[in-house]
Amino acid sequence: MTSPAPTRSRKAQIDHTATALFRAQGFAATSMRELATALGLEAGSLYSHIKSKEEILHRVCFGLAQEFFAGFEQATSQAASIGGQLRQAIEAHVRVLTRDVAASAVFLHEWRHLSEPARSEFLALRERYEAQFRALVQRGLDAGELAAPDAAFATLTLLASLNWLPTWYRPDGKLSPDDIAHRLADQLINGLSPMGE
Amino acid sequence: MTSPAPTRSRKAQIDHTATALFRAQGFAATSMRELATALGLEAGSLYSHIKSKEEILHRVCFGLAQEFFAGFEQATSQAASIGGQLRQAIEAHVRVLTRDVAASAVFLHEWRHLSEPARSEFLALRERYEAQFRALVQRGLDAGELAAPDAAFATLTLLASLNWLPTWYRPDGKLSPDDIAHRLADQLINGLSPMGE
DNA sequence: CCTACCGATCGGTAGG
DNA sequence: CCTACCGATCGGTAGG
Repeated sequence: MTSPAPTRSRKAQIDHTATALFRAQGFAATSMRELATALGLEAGSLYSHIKSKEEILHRVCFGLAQEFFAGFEQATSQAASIGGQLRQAIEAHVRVLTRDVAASAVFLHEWRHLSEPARSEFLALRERYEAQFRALVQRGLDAGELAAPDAAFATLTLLASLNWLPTWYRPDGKLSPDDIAHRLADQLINGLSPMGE
Repeated sequence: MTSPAPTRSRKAQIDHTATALFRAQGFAATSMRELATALGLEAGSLYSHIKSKEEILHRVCFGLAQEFFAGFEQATSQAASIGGQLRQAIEAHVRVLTRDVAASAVFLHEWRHLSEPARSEFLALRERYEAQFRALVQRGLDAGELAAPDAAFATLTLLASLNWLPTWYRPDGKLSPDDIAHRLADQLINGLSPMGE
């Protein structure tokens, strides 16, 4: 009567603890011994649950990529104005970011420690995601619902504001993820100018 | 007849090459042997010019901090409307970022590999810089020249958009640093809404 | 999941 | 600026 469940949960535990360490210290500066100690076991024991250090990073990065795609998909599938869809997409992005800030930070900053071909695959995914956002902004410009000299530039700036969130967001702060999502969408769409709306 | 000049230039060369490597691979994942090879010498030889690996990181991080402060100082010392000062400060920030993108990326992402007390000192400097920006935004809100529910939140978002720049900026792109600075300032202040101006 | 260990590589130093 | 080397630590494995 072997039970596979504890193994799976141990693996999830490893991923979770590793993600926190990768975020705080970076992938390269986090040792497997450190990770093992944080989990209360010896370094060698990790390898009955995982194949390598990079495997953890791979799972975190590609798992989050999937979440971002799912969020965007859902946000833009509902019939709405382009502006409304953009707003939904921004809020979906923020929800994924705030659901697990540590994983998000790793997704955003540690992916370059993936070795090939995973690294290129990851970059292709990220580019595809940005392209979806860009296309949405472009449709907004074409429809006259948005104004900007350049969809690519506008999209980059927009995603930049969102992606800085894991740097300062604290789950116990006074703003809920939805508050943050709404404010970000407001500020990005209306700007800081009092004429903005 | 010893000449001290080559030594100083060698040190600058080391800093420059190290900065590029730190940016591309991260501080922890960059070895001194790699750095030495990139400079055409042996690992041990580096230590006649520098004291440690961290010393390089320290110089880059604190050097850039100084540039940001100088830029802000200059931008806000000229008499102008609050909105004008904010615009100048944004443009100054972008100019520092684009002057050396590699150093900027290291400043933004690798500072956490500083050991104490340098790490805390660095964070204090960064906080002080953000506080200056925040105060400027707050004055804009008070004067009715800007509109936002919260100066802190608005400032964070604003700096986020700017600080993502080293991720995508290429010096050989079609937009000059000043073009980028102007567009960023426009988009951040006026938003993406067609009513924005 | 542990003990014991592997080869490789790390930042840095001594002595020239 | 090089050669030769230090002690420490790395990711990972074998065998139980």
